[in-house]
Amino acid sequence: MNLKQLASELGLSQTTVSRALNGYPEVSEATRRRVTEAAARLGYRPNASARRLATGRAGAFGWVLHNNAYGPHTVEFLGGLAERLIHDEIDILVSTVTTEDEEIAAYHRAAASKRVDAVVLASPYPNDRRISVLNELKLPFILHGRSESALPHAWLDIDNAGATERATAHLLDLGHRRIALLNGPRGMTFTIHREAGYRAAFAARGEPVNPAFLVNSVFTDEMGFRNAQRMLERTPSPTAFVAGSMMTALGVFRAIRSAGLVLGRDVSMIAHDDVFPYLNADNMVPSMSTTRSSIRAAGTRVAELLTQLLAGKPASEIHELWPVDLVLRESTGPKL
Amino acid sequence: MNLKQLASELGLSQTTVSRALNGYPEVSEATRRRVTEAAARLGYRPNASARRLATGRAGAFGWVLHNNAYGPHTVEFLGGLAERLIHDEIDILVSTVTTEDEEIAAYHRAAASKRVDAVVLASPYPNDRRISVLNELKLPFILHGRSESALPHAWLDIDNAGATERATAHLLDLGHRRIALLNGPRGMTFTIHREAGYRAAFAARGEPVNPAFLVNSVFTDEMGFRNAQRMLERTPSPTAFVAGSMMTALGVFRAIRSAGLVLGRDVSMIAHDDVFPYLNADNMVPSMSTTRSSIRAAGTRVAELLTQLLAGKPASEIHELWPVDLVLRESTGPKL
DNA sequence: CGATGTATCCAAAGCGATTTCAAATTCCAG
DNA sequence: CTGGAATTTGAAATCGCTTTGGATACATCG
Repeated sequence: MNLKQLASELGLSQTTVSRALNGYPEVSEATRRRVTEAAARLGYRPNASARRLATGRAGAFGWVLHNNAYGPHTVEFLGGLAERLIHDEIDILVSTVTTEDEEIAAYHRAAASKRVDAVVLASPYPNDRRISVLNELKLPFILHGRSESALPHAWLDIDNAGATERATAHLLDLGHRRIALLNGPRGMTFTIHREAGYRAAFAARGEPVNPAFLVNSVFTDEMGFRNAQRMLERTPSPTAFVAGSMMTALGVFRAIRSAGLVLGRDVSMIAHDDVFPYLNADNMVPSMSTTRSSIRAAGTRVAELLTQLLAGKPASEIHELWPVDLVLRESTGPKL
Repeated sequence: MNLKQLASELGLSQTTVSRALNGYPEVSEATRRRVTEAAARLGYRPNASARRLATGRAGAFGWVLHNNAYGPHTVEFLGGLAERLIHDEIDILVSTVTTEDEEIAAYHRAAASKRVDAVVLASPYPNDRRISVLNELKLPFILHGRSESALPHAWLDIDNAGATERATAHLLDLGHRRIALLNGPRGMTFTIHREAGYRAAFAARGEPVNPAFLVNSVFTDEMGFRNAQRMLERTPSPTAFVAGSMMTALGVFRAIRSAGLVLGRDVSMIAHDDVFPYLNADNMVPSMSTTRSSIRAAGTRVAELLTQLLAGKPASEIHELWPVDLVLRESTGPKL
């Protein structure tokens, strides 16, 4: 069932049917009803490729994943994106790459073949090559995270610095001084922001930072375990941890127990919680104090902002910095 | 830069240029070289929508995610899919739904608007409505998992029954009798298969199964913890666990420690390992005995099989059952 | 009553590829 | 040479939609 068939079925022209279905005003309410009713009854849906060709819009957003960055966050964010875009009948199109060069090649392909209208950039660097590439390609995009690029670009980020500062400050106020920061991979903007927040908290209290307590790695259970274990074996060992993600926190948790310590009494921990449905900070034992910000909600909002960008809103006006909640539970306590 | 421009640039017809680029034989090697060189130099890439409209192929596979099923497996599988499909320039198109009705509506949309050439079905039931729907829609598909549907359908599955049977048998051989099975959500085919494998191992040894040791839930850290904790509080309590996933295993691990027990000595555990890059059974302490099967590899293979299906291979000939490795490490030991 | 709007509707021209059907050229045997 | 096959190229139709630029009918107004 295509437009031509539907039109002849109705004894109308393709023009009128198309207009009726797409909500144009120059068609009477009576025929519009007749058309929409027939379309529903006959199960007509416009051919996506044809419509895209005719309109010049791809009706799809792109999303490039790095093979190594496949954490559980990824799919949450993706879920948020998709959830929002389904209303607008916008597809989301994922591809995977292993290197930055491959990623840039993917953008070139996507732009040249007009496969997507826009893309979402994840895990940006302060000085991110991809931004200039996308600018040259005139492929609209939005950052999930931030960059220091001078080129105008839309972004949505959470307040990593503020969150880490508050978490660290809270631990300092509880009397902790040897606070380990299990941070993300070196170079990423959010990693830098988190370290800045951590240092700011110390600086505000005139306390020195011990660089031995700063670690960088991916946010995995395993790295959390290894890093925490290594630090706990050392003397002096940390009395508190600021963990980069709930995955990391699980590893730290095991390391603490392995060392024969009790979380929330001997050692404190605050973890960043991206709000995974399958990993609830409230239900852990002891329940976990967290800095919390839903990554799924961020995905939804990013989709919305990208829609606005395509609607003509200037990129320079699309900047959102989300505050992060600090939720105190049982995993934090005063230094013994 | 579109085909017309490229053709006039070369002083050739669109026909010839199109043929040269698509590898048709009726074009001289000389002009083919000239064309491909010019295309590369000018950065020409065919417009995806136009090509799709002309060929009638969407050049995309669909993949519907349930919002609640967003585990870490999902993204691994997706990664495998995408990794393979990028070679063929096939897009993968994800959408999210919250109910089965929504999922079916999504298939209707996709089929009617010819948005995808085929779809991948995840987490099937023995009697899965989606199979008949897709059959009626004539939308090619492949199952990741199995169903008992009489309709011909392609599938790839791992040997869940065999894996669970071997794991259970091994624990029985070590002297364990009170073996808890932390299984998946009730109703899913793989859940049924796993329970069957578990029961088969007991039956083969003439041992009775205690239904109190069978639990069903999603594979999350949290449910692992809760279920394990509950069972360990009971008398008699299990001396061994067969955990449905590494996420579950992490929770069980915590519950075991919480109970003051030592994994690998007081209690044994074998977990199913989907081979997440960020959760390594080998690096846990104690290292985890697992039944192992890479879900990413499955994704890659599913993509391949789907390509074959579209190339004309009958669905009834596309059946793959992957064996599952049993890897023994430190988390399993003889019953005390 | 003619002129001017104002609703409605339609024919046809795109969008940018692929593909059918022919035409032009080259090659070779007779 | 020449006729016919083999090779190489092109014009034009096609995919299914959107959109431009009229048409047509009817109401309104001076």
